[in-house]
Amino acid sequence: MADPGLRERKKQATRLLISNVATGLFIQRGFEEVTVAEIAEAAGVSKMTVFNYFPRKEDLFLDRHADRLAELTSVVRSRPAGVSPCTALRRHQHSLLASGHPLSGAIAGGPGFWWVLTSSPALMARWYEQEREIAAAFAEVFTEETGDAFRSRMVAGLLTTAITTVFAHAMGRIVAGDDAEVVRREQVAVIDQAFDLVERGVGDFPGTGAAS
Amino acid sequence: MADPGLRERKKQATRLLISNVATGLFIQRGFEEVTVAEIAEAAGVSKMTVFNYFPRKEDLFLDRHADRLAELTSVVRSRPAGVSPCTALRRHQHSLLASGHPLSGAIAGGPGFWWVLTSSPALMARWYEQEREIAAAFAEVFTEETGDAFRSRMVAGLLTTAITTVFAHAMGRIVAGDDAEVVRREQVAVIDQAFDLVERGVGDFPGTGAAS
DNA sequence: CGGAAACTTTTACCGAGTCAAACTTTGGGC
DNA sequence: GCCCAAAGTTTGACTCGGTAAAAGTTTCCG
Repeated sequence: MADPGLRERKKQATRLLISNVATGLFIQRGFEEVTVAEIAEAAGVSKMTVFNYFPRKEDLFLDRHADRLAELTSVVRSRPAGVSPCTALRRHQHSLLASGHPLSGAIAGGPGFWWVLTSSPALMARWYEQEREIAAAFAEVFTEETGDAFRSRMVAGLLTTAITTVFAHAMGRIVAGDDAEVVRREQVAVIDQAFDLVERGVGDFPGTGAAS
Repeated sequence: MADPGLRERKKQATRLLISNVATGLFIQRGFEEVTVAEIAEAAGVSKMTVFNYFPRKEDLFLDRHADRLAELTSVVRSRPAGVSPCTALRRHQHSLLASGHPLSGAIAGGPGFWWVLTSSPALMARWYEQEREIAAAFAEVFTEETGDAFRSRMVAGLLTTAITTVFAHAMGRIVAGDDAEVVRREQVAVIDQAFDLVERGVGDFPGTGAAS
């Protein structure tokens, strides 16, 4: 890590180049409308090399997953004593929002990303798969701590639902044209609402009357 | 519907034949190891016809989704007055279990199904997508009832998590070799535990102490 | 009975992804 | 500095899922 070496530096540069070229093309024209061969050519590299760095086409677009997973896992695993995972994650969401992090969902640069993502079934599928990986990581931590595998998986699933629903809500508003600053401000309450539901339960929402 | 007609009968027969042939091959050899061309040949039909009935290869295996979605939607939408969706779904899970329904997860015939499903990323992706469709359907019902889109999506997501986690837990035990009858008996408490978590919240599970 | 409509097949094609073999570049030991 | 081995890249051929269009077949209905 001190001296990466020429070889390693070249690799990272190539990887970054391919990723950037691909993301640019996807945002211009949509995920399905760009072929891997085209990306390879635009990056001045062979198709095989693209698959060398990114095993699936979808990974060209969703390449920040590993970081996100590591960060969320660390938030839960290394939470301060006296803080529940639910609280730790709630605070984490608030701080993502406050710092204007893309994964808060409430940033202006999001529309392109969201549009590309939602208009491709393949990308959506991969996106959901990544959510499952997050839930699985949480469940693993909880199981280590408690030994109760089922309850751990349940709580992990519920917490993951909060995280992803909060994100999707903000993104949805941004894409709908709402002002990013307004969304950001109102998102504070949204986060709390989501984690309150997980922490204290849904009760009898939305009431016990049948629809008709 | 009274008189299906020869044409319609043939169509249904063909559809069923293809589905059965495909499922058989999948369980014998695994999802990825069977090609669509092979299924078509084994069913005495052309590849195009297979895709005519099942738009994606995954639908050959996961072809009960539409029924499941309709059933769950109806459980929520047409719940009796005085019963919350959470309670309605909890009861539904109990009744699936009591009647030995495959979707309770606690049946002996499951291992083949579960093995095929879990050993294919493509199938898993489609499976998760179907869960999302269920959550979306719930959210739509709740939004109609309350007008609160965000809270509806949250609650829908949490309820869906309960359903799927309960199912996965039972299936996991069956595959691990546990006796189906034992699993079925113990699954009653599992269902209640899951829906209790959704209804009353996770609190500070798994405690507020950090791991290390 | 005859034709329109529905269903199936054929043929040709595209794009993702894999494989193996040839080729180029880098790095370490001498 | 030089050379070889290892790592990385390219090439080309291939498989498989999926689509499109056109040309059969079969069923339906007047």
